[in-house]
Amino acid sequence: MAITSTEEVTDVLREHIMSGHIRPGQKLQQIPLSEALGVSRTPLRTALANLANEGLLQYESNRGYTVREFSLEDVSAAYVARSVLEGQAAAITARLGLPARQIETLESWLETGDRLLAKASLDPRDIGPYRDMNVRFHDSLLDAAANRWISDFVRQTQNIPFASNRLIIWLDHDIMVRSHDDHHRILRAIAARDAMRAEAIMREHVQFAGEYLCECVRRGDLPIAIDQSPAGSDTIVAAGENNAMAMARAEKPNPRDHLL
Amino acid sequence: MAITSTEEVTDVLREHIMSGHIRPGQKLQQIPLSEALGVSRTPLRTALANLANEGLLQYESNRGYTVREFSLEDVSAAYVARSVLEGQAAAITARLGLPARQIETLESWLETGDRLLAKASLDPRDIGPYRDMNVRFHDSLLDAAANRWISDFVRQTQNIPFASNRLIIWLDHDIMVRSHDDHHRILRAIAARDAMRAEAIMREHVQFAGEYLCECVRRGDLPIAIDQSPAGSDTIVAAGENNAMAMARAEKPNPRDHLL
DNA sequence: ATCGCTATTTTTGGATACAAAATGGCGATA
DNA sequence: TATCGCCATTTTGTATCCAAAAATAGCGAT
Repeated sequence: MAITSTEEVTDVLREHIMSGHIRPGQKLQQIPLSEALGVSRTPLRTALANLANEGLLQYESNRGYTVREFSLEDVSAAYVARSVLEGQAAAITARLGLPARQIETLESWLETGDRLLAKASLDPRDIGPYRDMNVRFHDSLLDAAANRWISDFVRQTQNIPFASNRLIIWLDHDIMVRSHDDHHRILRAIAARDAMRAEAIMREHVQFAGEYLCECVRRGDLPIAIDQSPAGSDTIVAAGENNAMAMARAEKPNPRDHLL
Repeated sequence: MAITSTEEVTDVLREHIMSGHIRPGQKLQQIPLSEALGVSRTPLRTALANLANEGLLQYESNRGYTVREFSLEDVSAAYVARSVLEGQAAAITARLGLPARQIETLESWLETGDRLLAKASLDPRDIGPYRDMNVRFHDSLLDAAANRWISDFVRQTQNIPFASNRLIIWLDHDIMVRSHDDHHRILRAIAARDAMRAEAIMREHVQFAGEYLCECVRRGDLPIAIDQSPAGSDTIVAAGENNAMAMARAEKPNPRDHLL
């Protein structure tokens, strides 16, 4: 499976941006970057163009690429968009009906979540497994809806550093339990072919997650710093990892990582 | 306003694809294309990468770019996605409230539409003005919702040859009148700050447009041919222009057009 | 006649060289 | 001292060249 340098570089850069290793607002100069990555400017430029199209970089002709800055309003707006999209996906899935086989699989995943949350308090080591379960559950429903556009758009809303679907806010036990209960109810509504109910719960489920995330960031409960620019548009700029959140990117760090 | 060749080529190619001048499924070879466009392969390749990211081209590494084929299901799915997005935009706009000033403007646009539809039958020369009115109306509501993601996603759903927002099905007078009546009701609901109503009407308005479009294509009422592939996935392949529809691309055709 | 292999050609991907635009610094001038 | 404008440098955009992968054509064996 011969992978091209362009694809390689695109993935590496995306990872660095999503993880905050490369900071929002930072200007990406082609020559130093290409040298750091060990490729020529040609594949790098293609990669930069790709990432700009994905919304992670900002491009100005003859002026180069900068890492896009996301305000809390951007994040909030992304969750609003995502909530109606996933809501519609849930509705479609309910309407189409899901084979019993698949409902059982989804139920078994949710039971995994139940077990992780059964303890009296949250165990940091459970973040990863819970996150994986969560991603699989949501992705499965998107797949079941069989609407390429909706899946695509949801993926795009997750192209925000520190706000991807890999982020689970692992702080408040009650909120996690409630959120996971939503999963059960959504699946039950889908099994019952109740499209309106599935849509309503999913919308609330996602929208609340967005509001809660923004709330936590504002209150400083998350290790994400906010730049208080004078203009009043607070932008998320950086994050250190700690127990409270699961940034958990792919397990095998790229050998080129240290170069940047 | 120095425009780069890359941007120029991107726009020209996009126009050719959207208009059907370059056919879906067609392979785009870099050397002949670059010669036809009068540029080197470098800016052409960047343009191709951009268009692939926009969803108009399909890319396979080491195998090049082909014009993406859209099935009727794709078009239908795009309208489903768009309906919830524009529905949510209408809801947000209603909730935020629109200044009286702007409501008057929107009303005046709708009155233009009223006049165009007042005749007993549809005048082909009115397609252009009606289409422009329609685009302005929908875009204004999207802008008013101030959600970059939603606006972006709606724009993406329009990246389909023959299914963009520039397409107005100018066939059935009653359907046009009804559709335009939706506009009035949406605006009234927004003025009344009735988010649920605005959302409901907008969703139905867009979704019906999609169903009607697909219906017309299936019945052969539109000059869009459908490829009956054996696998059963009908794909839209081409269109000639006629009075019944407004493809109406930008008025000034590019001087390079004839080269392709 | 068909299948499968290899040699050749074609086409795409990447590196480098060159052109054009933007940036930064310096000095002249008000 | 602040500002404007010009020139040197840097950086991006484009063209060309080279390498690698894929497609093709031709040959031979079955």
